[in-house]
Amino acid sequence: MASSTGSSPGLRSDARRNVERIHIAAVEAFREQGLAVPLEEIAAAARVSKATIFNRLGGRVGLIDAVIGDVVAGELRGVIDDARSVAGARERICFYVRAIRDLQYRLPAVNDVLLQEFPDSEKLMALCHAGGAFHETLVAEGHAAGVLAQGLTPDDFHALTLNNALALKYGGLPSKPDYDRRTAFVLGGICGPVQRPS
Amino acid sequence: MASSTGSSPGLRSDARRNVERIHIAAVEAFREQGLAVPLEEIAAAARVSKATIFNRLGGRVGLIDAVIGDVVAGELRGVIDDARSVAGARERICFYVRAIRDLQYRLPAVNDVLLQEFPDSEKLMALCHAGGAFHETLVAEGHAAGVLAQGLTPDDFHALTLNNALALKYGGLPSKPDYDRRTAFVLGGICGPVQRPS
DNA sequence: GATAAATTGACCCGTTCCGTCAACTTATGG
DNA sequence: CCATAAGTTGACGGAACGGGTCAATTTATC
Repeated sequence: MASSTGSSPGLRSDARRNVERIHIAAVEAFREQGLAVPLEEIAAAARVSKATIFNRLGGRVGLIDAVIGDVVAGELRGVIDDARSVAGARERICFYVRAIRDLQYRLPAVNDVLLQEFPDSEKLMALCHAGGAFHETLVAEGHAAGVLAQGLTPDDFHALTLNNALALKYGGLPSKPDYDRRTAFVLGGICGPVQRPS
Repeated sequence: MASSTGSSPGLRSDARRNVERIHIAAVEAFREQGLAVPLEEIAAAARVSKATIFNRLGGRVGLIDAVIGDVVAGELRGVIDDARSVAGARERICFYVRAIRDLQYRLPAVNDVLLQEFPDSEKLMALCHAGGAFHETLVAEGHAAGVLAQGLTPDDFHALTLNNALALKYGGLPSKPDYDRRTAFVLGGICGPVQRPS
């Protein structure tokens, strides 16, 4: 699924080389600046013209579909999988909130996924739905274990993530220490009345 | 300070009438749609051409300065004053957070103020700083009374408000019940968790 | 070196709104 | 009533931003 480059039917050699370059440049640009980065910039980094991105990949949506696996899918699914394996509902929720917020800070592209920019990209939407589904089970487990604030719905939980995505996308980046401190306050608001038993 | 219209030097009668119309239309449009509403729309509502807004008020910034008092200043200062008169640090903070979030929901223009869109408007910036200053004292009082989460800074508190402004501005509006429920979770995260003397 | 594949720069597009100006209209006072 | 200055306005150009396209050119391949 990840690190592709292995898909090139009867393409001419130069075309194959360009597809590869574009792929590499797109992954880097998307990871650093999010999925809305100008195609011109990707093209320049790949030493290729913008038109080639259209010819080979079919514009931004095609490009996103082609590289999203290397941009965010791995990390996002990784966070979810890691969270799944954490024992204890409270610990699992705390771990996940910290991990997803950290990922949102590091990788602007996750926010584009969560916010469903580019709804024409099927893979992006699939990823987004996977996240939503996980949030549902997390909240359900949290309530079953009685560790979540009364009345907190899966949508409330999801909104937490979306609000953070919007803040990071449209506001200025706080320093990491500030951000992490605020993560703790967010957690305190949803994660049951009892504090860490330390 | 509020409901002006009383400022018209040697203007011709039609000009005075237009200033008044523009004023009224701007207050309504700004309150309903925020300070970024197209000037064309205000002009249309005032049955006047866009150019007249430039002639009489000097464009968007002049217009904002002219009407901000009737758009948000009253309500915003009202919330702060009401909060000031609430006894008890915890109660004061809870009151303020609920009130300001309610205002942000009802009046998109407050968010434009808090986010400092239109930094060229002196009055807007003054309002914004007034808010920031109040946040400082609120947090200081909260810590003095030991009712705020450990380590919460004035900036953290302010960021809470800004994040909400961004979410409301760039995200979809949640239903009021959803929004109010989430207000409670936000409060829970900062307002000393159920005062558990540990 | 013929030929089809591929690339590309230059181009136009759409969006959105701001701000301006010459030409026109209207209020005013004598 | 009309001269004149004050006021209004529609039409215009502009900026910012990036998407998407195509005729002309270059390049790989046999």
